[in-house]
Amino acid sequence: MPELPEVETVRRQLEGVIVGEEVAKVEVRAGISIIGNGEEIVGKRVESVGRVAKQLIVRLSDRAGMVVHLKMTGRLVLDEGYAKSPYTRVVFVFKSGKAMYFWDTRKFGWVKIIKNLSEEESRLKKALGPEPWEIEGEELWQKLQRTKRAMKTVLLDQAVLSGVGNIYANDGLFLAGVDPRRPANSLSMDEADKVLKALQKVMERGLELGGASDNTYRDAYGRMGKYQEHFLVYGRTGEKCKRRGCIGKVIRVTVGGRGTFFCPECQK
DNA sequence: AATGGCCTGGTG
DNA sequence: CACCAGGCCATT
Repeated sequence: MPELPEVETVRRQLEGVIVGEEVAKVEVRAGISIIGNGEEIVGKRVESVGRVAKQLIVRLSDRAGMVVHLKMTGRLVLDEGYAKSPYTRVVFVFKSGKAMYFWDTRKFGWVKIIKNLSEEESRLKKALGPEPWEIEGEELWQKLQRTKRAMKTVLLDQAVLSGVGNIYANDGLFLAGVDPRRPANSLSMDEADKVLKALQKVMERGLELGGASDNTYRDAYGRMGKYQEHFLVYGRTGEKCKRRGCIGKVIRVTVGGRGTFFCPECQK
């Protein structure tokens, strides 16, 4: 699932290829996958590729742009092989002949065409909380004090902290030794700080490994990441706890309607 | 604060 | 054939 490390991986790859390219054609194959009118960006040049939490921000000339959210199964790829896939929803053809494909089996994701990108970007940043590197432990602790929702649910709340998804929330809580079901306001300042540091660590690891391709995630070249080979608890139901000296086994419960994995022996 | 729905492929 | 995957938003 594309969370912050996956989206950042794609951003870096796209940046190196599409900056400077001029949009020649936008072919919409599934209307539901695009918000706004693709025609509006024809003739515009790509100025930069940015990211806000899990969303990609493509800045175009004349203040225009695109915001892309991959949600669960979305991909933004440069590989020509995607031209004939039945799940390719929008095709961007550049003047040079290069193409970029928005691919999404489940059609949860979208590409949004924006007239004034700066305006849209500040709206987005206002709605989203800080990314894990943009906040201190004490500030996170203060936010946690305001709710008794389960810890993992709060980590997934993009208004509290942005960019964290189910995989890194589970693995981060494991690394911090915190039970995902704990009411957020029951954490001590020290625990909140540990959770933050742990999230930063697992997400950095995810980025180093090119993201997690447990399911359908692929990078801009259509390649898999490798973080799934290093999951700490995510998807490891019944397997041995990875903490040294711990004899526990990973169990799966549902928290906030989502699959939640942890070791009941060492996450308290 | 908790729940349902959006979608569709993959699995049991 | 029923059910699961989960980011995000709307509804209750």
